[in-house]
Amino acid sequence: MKAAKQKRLEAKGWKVGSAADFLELSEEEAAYIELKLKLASSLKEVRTRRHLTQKEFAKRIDSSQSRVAKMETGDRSVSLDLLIKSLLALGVTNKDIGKVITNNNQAA
Amino acid sequence: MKAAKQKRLEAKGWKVGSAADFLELSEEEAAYIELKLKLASSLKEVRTRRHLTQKEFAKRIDSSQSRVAKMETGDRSVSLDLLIKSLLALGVTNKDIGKVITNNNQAA
DNA sequence: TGCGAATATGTCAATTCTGACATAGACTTA
DNA sequence: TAAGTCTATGTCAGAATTGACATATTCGCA
Repeated sequence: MKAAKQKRLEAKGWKVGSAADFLELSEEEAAYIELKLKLASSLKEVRTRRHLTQKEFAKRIDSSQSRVAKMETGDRSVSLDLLIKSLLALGVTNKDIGKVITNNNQAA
Repeated sequence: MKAAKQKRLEAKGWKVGSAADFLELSEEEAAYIELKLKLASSLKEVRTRRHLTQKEFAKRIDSSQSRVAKMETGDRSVSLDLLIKSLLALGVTNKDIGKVITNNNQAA
């Protein structure tokens, strides 16, 4: 596991104190976190591309600015369900979501 | 929306009484349900390919047979989170999950 | 620098999800 | 038919997620 990847995983709620701590993550946990972060950054990218503030977007999906912020940072308290429903609300298709998950990099 | 697709959506908790009822689903809701059903059938396929019963698989992921059954039928009460974590537990990679979501058909 | 807009963080009550249990149904085999 | 195995369905207490609010931090710009 590379340092670059570790850095990407240091999102809110997933911060790690050391490489040793980090390595305690199972393959499965790491994959889950990676997936969440991919969707999170994708959401942020699509939202900004639409020229929407978090507040504006929150209103559109009947949520709050703070929750949108948590979504985009991949906070522990947000589910994949919420992330995916939010992407769908922005008009992103299942196909595109699949691509986001499949790609090793990121972006929608 | 084709009849074949409607039939696929008639999973537990999402049954529809008529085409009219069905059409009340927004694009967004339909996409969400489709996505869930893709993951659900994929899970069932991978599990059976591994020659595991629902009970055996449930034990492996610290869950119960009944919840696994609900996962595989795309029950309302199961989240995408649980479906995806379950797939990861079976060794399915993020890349494969992305493919499942992207494909118009199904299977992992 | 300072100000306002945007984003991030912490908390919590209400809603939703989860594992577990009971039980029903489907299927096979004796 | 009966019994055994597997899967499906209904229910519920406990756990996790959610929107909302307060507040902090960051960012852009005059």
